Amino acid sequence: MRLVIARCAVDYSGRLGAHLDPARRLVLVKADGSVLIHADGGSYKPLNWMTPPCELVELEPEPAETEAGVVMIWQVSQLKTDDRLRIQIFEVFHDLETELGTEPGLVKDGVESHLQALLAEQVELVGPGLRLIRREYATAIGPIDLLLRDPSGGTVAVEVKRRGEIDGVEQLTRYVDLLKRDPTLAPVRGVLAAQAIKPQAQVLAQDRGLDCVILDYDAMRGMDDPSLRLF
Amino acid sequence: MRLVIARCAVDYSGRLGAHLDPARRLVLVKADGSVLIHADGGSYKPLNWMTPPCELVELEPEPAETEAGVVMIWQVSQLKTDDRLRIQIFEVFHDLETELGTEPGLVKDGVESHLQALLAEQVELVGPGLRLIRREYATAIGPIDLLLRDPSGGTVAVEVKRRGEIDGVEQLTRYVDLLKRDPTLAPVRGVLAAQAIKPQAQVLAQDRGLDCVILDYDAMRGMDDPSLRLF
DNA sequence: CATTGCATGTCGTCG
DNA sequence: CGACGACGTGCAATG
Repeated sequence: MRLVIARCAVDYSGRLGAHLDPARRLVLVKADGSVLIHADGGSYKPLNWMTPPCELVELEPEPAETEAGVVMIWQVSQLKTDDRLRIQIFEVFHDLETELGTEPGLVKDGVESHLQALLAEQVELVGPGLRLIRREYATAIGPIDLLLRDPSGGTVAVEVKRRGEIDGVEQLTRYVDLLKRDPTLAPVRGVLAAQAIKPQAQVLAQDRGLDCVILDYDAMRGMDDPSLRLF
Repeated sequence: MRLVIARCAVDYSGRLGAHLDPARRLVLVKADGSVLIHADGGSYKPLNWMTPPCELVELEPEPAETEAGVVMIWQVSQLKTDDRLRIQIFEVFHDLETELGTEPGLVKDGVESHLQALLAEQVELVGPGLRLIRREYATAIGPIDLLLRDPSGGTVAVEVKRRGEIDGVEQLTRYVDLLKRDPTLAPVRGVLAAQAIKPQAQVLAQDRGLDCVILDYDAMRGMDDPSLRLF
């Protein structure tokens, strides 16, 4: 990893064009040749960047650029697309190269897949008497999170989301419309299960004849592991 | 901006939990107190981070942590949510602080709004004889990019996207369904216009009775500015 | 302030 | 390798 603090100007061309006027910034070059241009603000997204796989070459400035004070040109090219980043460097204030070694990687907990796994073990939260047919039930238009058997003989398709929004209702609608055509499954009900569901999504779901279920992640986790129960 | 290369471990807690085992990484602290943890890989997204507004405080390591080799704790807290980042620092290899000054900002060109503006001037690309009624035609469920008058008396609703995907078809479907209820506009056709349209989106659009138009941004820009024409 | 729709989104997973 | 959905999505424009 190479960290350069420099006064620089940047031009990006690819899916769009973007330009940065000269200013003092951090130019971060990773071991794989990818580049990030960061300013002292914004959030974690750089002003400009190039994702790997890419190649960094140092070019000679054009005479007009030298005239304007450019001492170095870094050109970063994507190897798969024709995206290109051209960095004009006017002055280097710091230049630090260092080895980082292997990254053990990020360990996450609490995402949707966990929520889905918990609900698969606690399908009674969706409704009484339901039994799990399959998780990730495959269809032509994508997998349905949970497919349940209703005691009265019908089927329940469950879409699990951390947050229920309009997209989730659309997704569930497509699934239910498809399943309804299968006589071995009909009648089919659709249920949107989420930790929170936005009012618009609730209204749209109701309009489409879909049910909503609010999930309590902590309670579900507590049920899952009796050693963590408080009572 | 402060750049620290250190062997560190990180724990994030907020919407989810995430953990990084000890390894050598870049810890970037911006002037506003926001923090980015970068490894030598991935793309521009840090392994962990905290977005502003946030506050960084240095804590004393617990005795057990000191025992394990921790020399310093940085705790970064979000001021609005209860998100928290706890960085255990085992060894500092570099520590560089520098002033960057004001950022003139990124200038972009070529996004969807530009595509929409160009198409508004070249509605014949959607179909022969069409005339523009309005850009950003307001409806109760959101603005329609372009509303066109068909010479035969009907209306054409155009959804402009850089890339046409399933979401765009859903959006256009909602708009067309709504417009069809307006007797002054009926009959209504829907058109998805994009630089590229994914096969699934094409299929879904066809199934919904919507048309697709592929846009050539460079050609449209060329038409827009005669000085740039090659012939 | 909440909502909506875009993004050079990025990132995993699965066919 | 392409397609699809999730993301600590972030972010700006808008009502």
